[in-house]
Amino acid sequence: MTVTIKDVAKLANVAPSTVSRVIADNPRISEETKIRVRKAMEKLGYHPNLIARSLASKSTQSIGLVMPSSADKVFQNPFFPEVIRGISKGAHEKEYSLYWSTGETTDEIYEGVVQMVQGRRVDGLVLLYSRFDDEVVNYLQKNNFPFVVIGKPYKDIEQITHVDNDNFRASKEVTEYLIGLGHERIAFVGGSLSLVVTIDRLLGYETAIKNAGLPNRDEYISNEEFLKEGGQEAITELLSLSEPPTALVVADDLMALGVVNKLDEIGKVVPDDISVVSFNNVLLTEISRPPLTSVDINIFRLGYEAAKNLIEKVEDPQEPVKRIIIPHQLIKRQSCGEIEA
Amino acid sequence: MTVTIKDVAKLANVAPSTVSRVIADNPRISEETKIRVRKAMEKLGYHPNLIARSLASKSTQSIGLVMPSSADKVFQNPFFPEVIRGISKGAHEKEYSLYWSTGETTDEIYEGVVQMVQGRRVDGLVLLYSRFDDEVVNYLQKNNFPFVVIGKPYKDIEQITHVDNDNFRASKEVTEYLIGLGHERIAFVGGSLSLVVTIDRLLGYETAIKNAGLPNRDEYISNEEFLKEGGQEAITELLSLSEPPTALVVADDLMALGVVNKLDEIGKVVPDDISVVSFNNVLLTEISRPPLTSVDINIFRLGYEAAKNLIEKVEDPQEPVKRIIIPHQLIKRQSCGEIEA
DNA sequence: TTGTAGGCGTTATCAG
DNA sequence: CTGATAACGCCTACAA
Repeated sequence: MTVTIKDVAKLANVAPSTVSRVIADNPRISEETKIRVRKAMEKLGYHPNLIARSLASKSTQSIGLVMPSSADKVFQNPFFPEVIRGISKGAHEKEYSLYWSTGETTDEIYEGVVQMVQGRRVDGLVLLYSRFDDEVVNYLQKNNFPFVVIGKPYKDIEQITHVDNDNFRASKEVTEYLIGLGHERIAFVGGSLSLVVTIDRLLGYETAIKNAGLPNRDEYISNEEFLKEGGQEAITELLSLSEPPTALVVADDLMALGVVNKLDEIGKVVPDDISVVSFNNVLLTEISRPPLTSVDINIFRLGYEAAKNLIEKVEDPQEPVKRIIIPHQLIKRQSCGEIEA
Repeated sequence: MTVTIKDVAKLANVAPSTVSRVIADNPRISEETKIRVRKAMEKLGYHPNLIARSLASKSTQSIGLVMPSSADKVFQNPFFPEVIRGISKGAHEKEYSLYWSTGETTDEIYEGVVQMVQGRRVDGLVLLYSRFDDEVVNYLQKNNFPFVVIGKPYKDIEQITHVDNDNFRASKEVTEYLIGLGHERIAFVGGSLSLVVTIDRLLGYETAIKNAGLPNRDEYISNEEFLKEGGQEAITELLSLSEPPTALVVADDLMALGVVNKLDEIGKVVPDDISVVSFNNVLLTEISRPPLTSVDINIFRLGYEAAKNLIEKVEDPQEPVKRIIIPHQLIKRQSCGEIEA
C-alpha cells in the first residue's frame, strides 16, 4: 500500500540501506546512484515514515511543551501564545516539530510528561512556567532528560538551563520609576506566590521601597491569580484602605487591565487618581485606554531562545548548562502620572 | 538500558507477547498472570515505547493542528488559544495528544502537513481556519486522510466534516439588531476576504440591509486583516465619508477593540456617537470600555467538537461526513445605543 | 490461556 | 562505494 524504502530500492536497483543513505545525503554514495535513487523516490512519491525512523534512530525531531496546570484559565493570557510563537520559530529553524500532551490538572500534566519522556515521543521538553516544588522538574532531573525552563527554576539554578528575564531588577526599576514620579504610597499586585516570577517581582518592588526609605506596608501587597478577576478583587481591597495607594505595580498586563477597568467603574481615573505599571507588554497594553506603561520582557525571544538552546542540548549532550537573561525595557505610555508634592 | 517489554517478560516468566496483551488488557489473559506481569512492570518501572507501538499498530494516538499561515500575526488573536483549548480538551478525553508542525509561510505549512501525513506522525488533522483555494484541503482529500475543518470548507461542503457557526445568520441577526435600534447607516468592517467566515458574515450583513430596504453602499464595506490595526485603518476611512455610519458591524473582537480605541482617540464616544457590535466574545470584550456587545460563537466548543469528531472518524473510518453547527448568541453589553429619530 | 515468529519501516554495523 | 543483516520495541496472527 504505502511506498517504503524497499520499493524505492527495488526500482532503483540498489539495497534498502543505500536508499537510506541517500536520504541522509551520505557523502560516500556516488552522485549517480544518488540521482538514480532520487528519481525513483520521486516517481513513487516516496516519503519517509518518521515513526520508523524515530524508532531506529532514537530521535524524534520534536520537542514537547509543558504548560502550567489549569490550562483552561491560564491560556487566556496572551503570554502563552506569544511564547509558543517564539518556541515555534526556534524549533522551525532547526526543523523540529512541537508536541503537546493534553492534561488539565497537575497530575494529568505530570502523567503527560512521563508519557512523552518514557514513550520517547520527544527529544526534549520546554517548561513554560516555573513554580515551586514542581515535580516535573524533579522527574526530569532524576531521569536526566533534556529540558529547559522559561523563567527561573525554583532550585538548582546552576544546574538547569533556563531562559529568564531579570525580573528582580525590572521590578525594582519600575518601582523606582514610580518613586521618581513622586509616589510614596505604592502597592504591589502580584500573581500566584507559587510562581517564581511573582517572588522575583515582589522582591524587586520591596527592595526599591526600602532603598527609598519608604515604609514597607503589608497591606500594600496583594497576591491573586494571574488574570483579570484577580486584579479586580485586589483593587477593591486596596482602595478601601485608610491610606490607599497612589500607584500600583501590577505583575501582569491582563491583571492590570482588570485593575484599570475596575478603577474606571469606581470612577477613579488613571493616571490622574492612580498610576499603574505592569509587566509583559502584550498587545493589549496598546489597546487599553489609557495605554498601559508596561515592561516589555520580550516574550517571543524567551520562547525562541528556549527552543534554540534546548535543541542544542538535545543534539549535543555535552552542552553546558546555560542561563540566558533576556533584556527588558520599560515602555512608557500613559498610565503613570506625577504626584504633586 | 531502557526497560522493554522483554525485560518485563523475563521477570514475570512469560512471553513478550503476553506482556503486550496485558498492556492492552486483553481479556483472554488470566487475572493471575496479569497481576504478575503488572507487578513486574511496576518493579522495573516499565513504560511502553509509544514510537515502537505506533510503528507496529499504525496508530499514533495524536492529532495534528494546522494553523493558518502568517502564524506570527494571527496567533495574537485570542480565538486561537481558545479553540486550541477546546481541541485539547476533546483530545484529552480520548487520550490523544496534539502535534504541531512549525511552518510560517503557506508553503511551509503545506510541507508540514505532508510531513505529518506521510510521516505517519498523526492519525488525523484539524484545520483551524478555512480559506479559499486551500491546497491543504485538496491534498488531504486526495490522500483520503482524516481531517475536520473549523469553519465552513470553501468547497465540497457535503463531503468534508466541519464544525462551524451559522455565521450568515449571526451576522444577519446582529445587523437587524442595529436596525432595530434605529440605525440606518450601518457599515461592515470585515477581515480578509480570503477567509470563508468573512464572506458569510458579509452576506448576512448585506441580506439584513436589503431586507430592511436600506441602501447597499459599497463604501460602507471595508475589509482588512483580522487584527486591531486593520480596524483602526478602516475606521478613519469610514469617518471621512460625507455620510459616516452611525453603527459598525465588526467581524472580530480584536478588530473592534482597535476600532473603539481609534474612535476614542478621535473623540468619538461609543455608543453615543457610534455603535459597535462584533464577533467572538473573547475575554477582551468584557475588559473593554465600554464593554463590547459581541456574538458569542462558543470558540471552545468549536474546538472541542472538532477534536471529538475527528477522533471518531479516525477510529471508525465508516463514520459519515458530519456538519456540526455550534449555536451562537448575541451578548448585549454597552457598545450599542439607540438612534434618535 | 499463552508462546512462537514474523513484520512494522528505518537506521546502523560490518563486511566486501 | 554498496550490500547483507541485525537491531529499534512492540503487535498480532498462528500455533499449541
